[in-house]
Amino acid sequence: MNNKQDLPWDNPRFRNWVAVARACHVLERTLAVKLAPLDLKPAQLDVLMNLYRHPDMSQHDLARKLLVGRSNITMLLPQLEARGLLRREGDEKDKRILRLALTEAGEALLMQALKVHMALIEKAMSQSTPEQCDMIGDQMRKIYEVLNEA
Amino acid sequence: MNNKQDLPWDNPRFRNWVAVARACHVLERTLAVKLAPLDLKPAQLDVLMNLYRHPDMSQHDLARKLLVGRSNITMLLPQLEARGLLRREGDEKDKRILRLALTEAGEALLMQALKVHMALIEKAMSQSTPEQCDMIGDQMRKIYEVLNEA
DNA sequence: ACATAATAGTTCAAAGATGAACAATAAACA
DNA sequence: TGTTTATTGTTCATCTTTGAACTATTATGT
Repeated sequence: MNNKQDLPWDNPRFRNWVAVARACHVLERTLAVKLAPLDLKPAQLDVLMNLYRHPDMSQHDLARKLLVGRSNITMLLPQLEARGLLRREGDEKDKRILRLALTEAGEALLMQALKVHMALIEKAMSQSTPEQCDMIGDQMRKIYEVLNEA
Repeated sequence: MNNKQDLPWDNPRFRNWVAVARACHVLERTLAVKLAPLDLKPAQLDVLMNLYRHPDMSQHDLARKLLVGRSNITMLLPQLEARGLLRREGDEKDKRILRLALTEAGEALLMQALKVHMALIEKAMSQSTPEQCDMIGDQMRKIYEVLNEA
């Protein structure tokens, strides 16, 4: 039924993807530890990053960017709003929509957190040449597209 | 304080790592959907895979392999044991240790799940050449080592 | 040998994530 | 216009994950 040959571990794609998943996992875990002094979790940092790059997003759009459900966003935002890191304002044209934006405090905390995040990524990827690094990014963007349309 | 230049998004390593994280996230999500017919979750598949490759592991070692806490393993295993997918037997020399092994049913289910997992990874990485794929794997293994020793 | 450390696994409470069902609003269309 | 369908965000029950405290067992050091 299953020869040794077609066991996944003998397949380069499988073995290499496992390495990708493990690297991701350990980096996320490490990030969580390093962000703890800022009282921020990786998921919260993702929110701040996306709001910084795409101000006035709706919660729905934010959920799609983060690949999580809308209810997750609903649970996540009040904590950040209560800390004064972001604002939620109703859209005037469409009363269903809440538009999100960072406050100054939110931006300030984001900048601190980005230093931590950046340092970690530098450390992790310092062994790749710029060409290797870009190639990895290109392949990963393709994977994202292949899986997201299907 | 923070010029545009040293914003992370202008840094190739940062942008490319974000792509890695997103690809991982979407693949894991897709895997969860495709495994649903087998009544198996990605975390459970990880357990079966590791027990297949490393029979007679302790729970502690399994937790380290999976990068999760020991209590997580304690919560995870009884479900699989009750389904007859694995056995837990006390080590004779060290009475603290429980050694884990797949049953035949566990192996059979694992083989089915691996087909699903394999197909998904093939689909995701089919756009990379073998050389690119190996290079990605090599870099990711380096990242894992760098982050795990520090 | 004996006291102290460390280790394996469990328990439990708290936090996070998920999806289905729901209310309010907007869009489509007859 | 009026009715149906879609969309946005929330609520809630459920499942998962986590870390600290605990028990039992083994290792270490004097």
